[in-house]
Amino acid sequence: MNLYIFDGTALVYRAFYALPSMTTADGKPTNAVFGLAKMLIKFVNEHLKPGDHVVFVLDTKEKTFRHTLFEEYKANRAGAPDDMIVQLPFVEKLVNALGIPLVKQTGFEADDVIATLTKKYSKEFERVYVITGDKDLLQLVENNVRVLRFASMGVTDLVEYDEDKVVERYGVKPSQMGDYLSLVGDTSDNIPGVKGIGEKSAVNLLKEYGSLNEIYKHLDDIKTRYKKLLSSARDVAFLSRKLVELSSDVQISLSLKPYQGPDKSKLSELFDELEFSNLKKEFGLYEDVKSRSSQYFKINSLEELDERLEEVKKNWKMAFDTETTSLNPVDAELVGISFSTGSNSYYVPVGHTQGPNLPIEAVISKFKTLIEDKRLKIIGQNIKYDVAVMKKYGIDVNPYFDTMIAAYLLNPNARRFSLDQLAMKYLGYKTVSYKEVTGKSENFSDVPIDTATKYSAEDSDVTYRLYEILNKKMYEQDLTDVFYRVEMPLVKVLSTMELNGVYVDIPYLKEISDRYSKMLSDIEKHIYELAGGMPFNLNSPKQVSDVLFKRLNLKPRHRTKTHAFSTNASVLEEMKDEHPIIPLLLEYRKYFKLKSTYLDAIPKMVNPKTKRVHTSFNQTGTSTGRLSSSDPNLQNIPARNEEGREIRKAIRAQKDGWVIMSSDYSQIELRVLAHVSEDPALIKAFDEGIDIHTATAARVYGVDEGTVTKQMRRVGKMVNFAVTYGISAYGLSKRLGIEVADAEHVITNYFRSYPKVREYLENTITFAKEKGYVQTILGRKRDVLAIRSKNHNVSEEGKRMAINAPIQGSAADIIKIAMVEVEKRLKEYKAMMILQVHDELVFELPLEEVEKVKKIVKDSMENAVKLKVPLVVDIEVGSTW
DNA sequence: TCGGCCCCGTA
DNA sequence: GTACGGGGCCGAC
Repeated sequence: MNLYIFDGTALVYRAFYALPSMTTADGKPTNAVFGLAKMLIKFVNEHLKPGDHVVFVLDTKEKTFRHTLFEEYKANRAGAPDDMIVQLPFVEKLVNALGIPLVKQTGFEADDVIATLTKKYSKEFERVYVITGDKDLLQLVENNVRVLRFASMGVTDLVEYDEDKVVERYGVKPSQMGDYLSLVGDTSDNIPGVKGIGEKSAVNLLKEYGSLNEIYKHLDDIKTRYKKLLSSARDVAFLSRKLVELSSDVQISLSLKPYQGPDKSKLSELFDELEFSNLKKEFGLYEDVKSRSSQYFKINSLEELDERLEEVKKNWKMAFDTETTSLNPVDAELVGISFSTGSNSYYVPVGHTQGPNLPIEAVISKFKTLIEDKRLKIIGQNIKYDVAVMKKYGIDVNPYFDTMIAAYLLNPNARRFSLDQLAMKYLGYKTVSYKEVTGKSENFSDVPIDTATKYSAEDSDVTYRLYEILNKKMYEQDLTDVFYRVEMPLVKVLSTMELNGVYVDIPYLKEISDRYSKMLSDIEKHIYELAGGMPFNLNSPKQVSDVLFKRLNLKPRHRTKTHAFSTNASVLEEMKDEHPIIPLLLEYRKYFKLKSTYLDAIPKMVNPKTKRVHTSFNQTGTSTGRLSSSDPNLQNIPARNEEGREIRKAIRAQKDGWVIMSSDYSQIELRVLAHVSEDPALIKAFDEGIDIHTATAARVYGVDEGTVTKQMRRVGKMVNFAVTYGISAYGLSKRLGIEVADAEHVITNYFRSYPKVREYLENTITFAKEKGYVQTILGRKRDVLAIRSKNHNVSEEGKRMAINAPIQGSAADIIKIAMVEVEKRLKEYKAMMILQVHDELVFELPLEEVEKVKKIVKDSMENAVKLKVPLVVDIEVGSTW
């Protein structure tokens, strides 16, 4: 029967520094808890025998007698990083869930508590083990007291120290450890030690004289250089000795009983919260998916395929996955299809280089009949892709459930929703990775059919299992409305839009690009001259900074995150009149940006087959519910200045007689704000169709709308935006270039004008603090746990996110509903929806359809939802965007 | 080749 | 002050 005493504080530190930083999807740091959990679990599983006892000792925050002795004592620890401190509550939860008694004794350190426990219980137990990361507890080692320490940098491998091992490692006996440390010092605990005396010297001295006291008694006998070092550090040495002395008379109330094992449900809950799905598995908190899993079969004949598809019709649900030759659906050729019925999973090879394949036409025809049957509920992971691929083969897929999107709605802050990650997170299951399958072969068609079967059938299988879990979770969290009403219907719309693509006038872009090339090289030469004739890399912020602030001795303004002098546009703008090089740099930056990001990059993305650009609309890319666009990003095509608009003109209709129609919501976010806040003045302004920035300016300045100047309107506009971003006087002052106090004044006036807006903002923050999340008008949720942070900057940021997310997200909900509606009503038209830019939809259509389509689009967008203020859509038609 | 950083385009 | 994606640089691997 052994007693195991965990030096919790030391272990947490050890885990925190030994492991790379790790966070949950919403940013909670977890590495220390993770490391500790792994260690404790391994320990419990491998070391504990029936009858063994365990305690876990933690420091309290209070100062101890050591602090009164020595101010700097544990200064290192007092400054423990925030990222570690926030993990401490979880450490306690973990220990509790593991069923280990926790000891926290006010006014004493873990070390003293451990010393006391060791002394008190060493006779009762066969052995007492102290598990720690620190070396000061080695003092406790004796006959039946052992210390377990980490092997190297890991957190799981332990080395046992008995008396011999201590001597072997440190050259001194455990009883001399205190004296040893007071000579050598201990940086982790801020024990000063004697300067100039290292491990070797300390050992030699202690060998000779036995103890610190004896060393000082015989100071005169010491002939070496130590004499001087020791005599000048006498006070420090004895102070150190006191600091490392362990106190073993702490009053501890603890009723010891044999370890009973963990509370599995508590532990499972905690691991869910911390997103430790792999640990969950390690600790047997999951059913082993594989063991109860379906079997994976390759389908060998069309007859067999018929049979298996009949099996699907038993419950009319099917998860499926296509394997193809390309990630890009425009180029993708079908290689195989897998599907899962929920109990079994099958793979149908149709395009492998090494056969035998099934005939693709027959396979497609059979799937078409099944998939287009309205009774079938189709489940997939990132199914937008499969919808696009199947469309190319003439199959119209109406997806029912996308596991990627479900996981996204459950936690939009998580950045990645790959099947592998979801399987790990929700099933505790590690999937076969794509790389493992394809190996060296670049193309899936080169993968042998048996390997492909394992991989693909597993994907369908896992997708089905995820569906069962995620669907349930969405019901629990009331997310089914936004999922089934908005996101799932949108999948197909986006798939169609991506296949549509946009047509880009490449020669036109080339012409502008060439023009810019010349201008850039002129500007470049001029800049070098002004900089003293030395060429440098104008695209390197570091080199630009050196030229401006070192060579030209200009005054730096702002610093970047990493403390370098910033050379960004707002800094350069401020410096415009200080040197003729500055305006040239701004020019250079502007043209270079446009050229590299748009003029030269977009033509590279044109698909040779369609001669169009097919962006990806990512449905899980933002934490607020907006879409994002990539490869290329067509949601940030320039529009704000003349040069930008020039570039936008490259997007035009492909065919003669066709045009571009753009329809955008007017002030949708402010209308959402009016709706959710129910502010009478804001609602009135929108009802009467007054320019909202003018209305706000008039109220903030206390003048009539008729007398609002351009300058005043600019401020009104800025304030309106600032509110939706989570207003702060500091932010507004910076944006407007005014004093913080003046910005405060503006905000006060704003809230006086729109009192219910203030009320709404306050209520939202209260809600977010209490519930930990905020939601949109459709019930889309976003966690904002930062709002509970003790760090002021972090909690303020949390507030701003809490304010902005429902507004931005509700606007996203609205345009998504509109997109689904528009697409439905445009079915019998040639008109194509080609882009969405957050509050704008772009169409390419034949001229003769313009009037009708205009009506449909306007009507669908303005009536997507019913708000307390009207939604207004402006439409423009032209030959270009 | 990858990732962090700086910078900058959009709503 | 919100929400994104991407180009170029630069150091690490």
